[in-house]
This record gives sequence, C-alpha cells and structure tokens, in this order.
Amino acid sequence: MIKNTEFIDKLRLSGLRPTKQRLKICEVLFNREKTFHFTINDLAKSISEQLNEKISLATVYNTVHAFKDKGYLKEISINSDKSYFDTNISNHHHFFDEDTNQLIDCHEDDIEKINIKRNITGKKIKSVEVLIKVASDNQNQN
Amino acid sequence: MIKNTEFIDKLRLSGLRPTKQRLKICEVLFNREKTFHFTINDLAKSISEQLNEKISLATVYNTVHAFKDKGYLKEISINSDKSYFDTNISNHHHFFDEDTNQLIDCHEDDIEKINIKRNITGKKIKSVEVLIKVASDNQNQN
DNA sequence: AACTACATTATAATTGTTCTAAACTGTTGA
DNA sequence: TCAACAGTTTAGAACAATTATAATGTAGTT
Repeated sequence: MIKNTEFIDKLRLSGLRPTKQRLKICEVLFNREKTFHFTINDLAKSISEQLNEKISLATVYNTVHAFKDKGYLKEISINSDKSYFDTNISNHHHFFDEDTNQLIDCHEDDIEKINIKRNITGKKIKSVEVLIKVASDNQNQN
Repeated sequence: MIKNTEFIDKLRLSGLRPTKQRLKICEVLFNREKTFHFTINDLAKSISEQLNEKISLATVYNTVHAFKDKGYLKEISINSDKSYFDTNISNHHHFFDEDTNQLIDCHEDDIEKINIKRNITGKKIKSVEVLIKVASDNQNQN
C-alpha cells in the first residue's frame, strides 16, 4: 500500500501538480501488486468502479499522457484499435492473447536477448519491442 | 511487370471475384520491385495518382482487408494512429523511423532469430513481431 | 438473357482521441 | 491569509480513422 504522500512527492518531483484527480489515478494505477495493462477505457472503468467517482475522460487522457511523458507509463503497440499502456516501465516484451485481448508480460528469461546487427545511418535505436501474438490452437492466424 | 491475367488467377484462386477495382489495386500494390509499406490513405493516394482514377474509400478498405485475410498483405502494429500494411508477407521484422514515419524491412541477417522459451498454456504462437523504433540522435525517446 | 450472389458506392454512423474555452484549484509570495 | 496567476479539469465539440448501411452495379452461371 503506497501512501498518498509518496504520490504527491512523485508528482511534484516531475513538475506535475498533485491534484485530487491525479492522485486518484495514481492510486488506481500504482497501488497494485501486478503490473496493469490497460486502455484508457479500462482505466476510466476502474476509476469509477474502485473509487465510485467520475473523472472526466479528458482528464484521464491528459493524465495518462502526462504520466507517459514523465516515464511512469509505457505505451505498447498492439493494433490500431486503441492504445494500450503498461505500468511496468522496465524494458520487457509482451504476449498478446488474441482470444481475450489480454496482454501478458514477458519475463527476462522468457525470451533471449534481441541482437540487432544493422543500424540505420544517422539514427539511434529508441526502443525494441517484441510482441508475440497467441491464440487457441483452433483459431485462424490473424 | 506482372500480367493482369496473373492477378485474375490469383484472385479467383482465393475465391475473390476479379473486379476492375481489385485488379487496379493489385497493380498498385504488387506491380513494384520493393515491398510497399502503406496506410489506407497512402494507397488511396497512390491509386488516384498512378491510375488517375478514383476508387471509393470503402472499396479500398474492403479490398485491403480481403487481401489481408487471404494472406496477400500483412498488417503491422506500430501505434494506434492508423493501420500499416506490408506487401512483404514473409516472416520479417521492422525498423520504424519516428522522424519520418517510415517503415523499413529488417532482413534475415539484421536480427538474430528470436528464441522464445515460454509458452502460454493452451495457446499457440501465431506471430512474433519485432519493432525497432529509431530516430535522430537529438530526438527524445517516445 | 436473366438470375443470383457478390462488389462497389456514397454517405451515415461509430469509435477512439484531441481540442476548446470556461470554470476551478494549487502554489507563491505579499 | 489572501490575491493573483499559472496550471488543471471539465463537458462537449471537433476530428480522423474505420466500419456499417442500403441502394445500385456487375461477374459468373444457367
């Protein structure tokens, strides 16, 4: 259980005012054991369910983007339907279950280190993301 | 230069009627040396430029999806702005240049084989995609 | 030629996301 | 303590990508 003051410090440190809404969103996002993979809609739903309170959708978008920019969240590229975010900001990869639309973290040992032997001239590698799509045996390949 | 009859056969073989529109789209997509990475908008633009003819946007969407379902195109997950497609349907990975929004194919030797050591119970791996985001040195990480 | 199922089309509808402008609130410092 | 200001929240409008609709057109078969 992370204390509210910790969130306040965290926000202040990164130049974000610790508003009521942001603190509530911190609670929902970071007060949990496992990492949380979510879409904006999932998050909005969690907020209204867990806190029985409504935060404007615009604020949820603003806050998630602010948190992403500050490095508290990672955005994950899965498909173009919607944006997925991850509270696990460490360098890691994902399984994506096409049957349930669930993301699952890859652990360090689940996948061998990716070894890239070419580089694009004048460019620097910003990130390397591996997405492993899985589905029940009887499903078609997408 | 691929002949029209080949496209007709290709379409018929997969149970798609070779309509004027589909043949034109085939021309634009498959009558080129290099692989083509595109969004629906890119394609619609290419069609009107190369063929000086307009195909309804709905048809472009329908056709691209039909081609994808038949395995003639691959969809690539980059971000949630829009869908990207690839005429290279072989198993390969991508660089994505964040400065120009351009996709670049990884060749077989650019990246070592991905070795996945875990599997999700009851699930089968459908695809493994690696996306390497690059940008000029002076850009921020996204 | 006529029938039928499949395709195309323009347009409406939908969805996820961003923008806007007004109201509100944390912070600073007098 | 309180005024002032910049940063924040908000509802709703606007927007862009995509999908649905329903009428019209066309390929393939008889």
